[in-house]
Amino acid sequence: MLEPTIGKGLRATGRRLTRTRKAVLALLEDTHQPLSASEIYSQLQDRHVAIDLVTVYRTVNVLKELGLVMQLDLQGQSRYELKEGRKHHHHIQCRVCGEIVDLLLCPLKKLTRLIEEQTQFIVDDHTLEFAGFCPKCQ
Amino acid sequence: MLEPTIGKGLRATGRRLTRTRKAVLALLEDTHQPLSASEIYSQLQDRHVAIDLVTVYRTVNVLKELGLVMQLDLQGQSRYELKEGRKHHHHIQCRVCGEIVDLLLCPLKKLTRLIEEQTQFIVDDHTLEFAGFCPKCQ
DNA sequence: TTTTGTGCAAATTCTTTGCAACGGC
DNA sequence: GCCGTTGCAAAGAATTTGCACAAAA
Repeated sequence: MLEPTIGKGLRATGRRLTRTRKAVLALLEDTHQPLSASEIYSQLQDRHVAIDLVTVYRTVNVLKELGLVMQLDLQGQSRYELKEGRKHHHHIQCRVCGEIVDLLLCPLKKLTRLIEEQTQFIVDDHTLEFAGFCPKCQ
Repeated sequence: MLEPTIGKGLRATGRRLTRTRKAVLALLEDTHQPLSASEIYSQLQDRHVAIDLVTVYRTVNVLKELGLVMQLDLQGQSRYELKEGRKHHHHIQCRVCGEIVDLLLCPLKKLTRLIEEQTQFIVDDHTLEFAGFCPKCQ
């Protein structure tokens, strides 16, 4: 149940806790998988929640701004997953069936500092995603 | 000058070395930056090479199949760079000006094996890209 | 009752496809 | 001359925008 906390976060930025935002959050909470906008849309249809695909896009962007949701770009499509205080992590996706498995690791802390020294960039973020063939699809 | 080698590679697969393929290769050879399809298109316009954007897409795909070109997906857009026998590497892109700098490293060999053990996936590929602010844009 | 959020339609961006004409080899 | 390649038009997928109406606070 994220709702109370979220209500606050929304109100603090002059935004509102609406039916559709609740529905998107509840779905992400239940599925615990990174979902694309159209997957969120159709899974909400299945739950008989009337929502427009446009609203899904707008909602995940608001949730991202609030820091509640993480956006990942996998195989040329954006997917969204709940943060829920989860540790920073990465994913592997099956090229055949699309299954996504969490990798509860990130070997890039030291490397990031090294890159900042070498390039004089300030490193803001990184993407690290693996692709391959899951046990079933091999 | 990649042309002779490339001509062979193309012919070996029943393909042809054409004006447009030469032009795309020459551009990638000169710029030495990962370019998007539309950047390739407009930079060829600047060079007074008549080519259709569709042909750019088809060309980079052929070059990718031949193993001459590397495709990277940065910030929701595909970019292409010459391999030219270059070592596997990654990139950092500036969020403001879009500049891309090569990172001549990859810390993921051991990790890949570990992931294969842990997940039973066969790991096929990975993406590792950094984003941040370049010295000029900080 | 004010201001934010939503749905609908339409636009935008990136990429792919179908097909007749063109051009390597 | 054969068959792969190109340009053009059009389709397709993912995402964004404009605007009037609906609904939180």
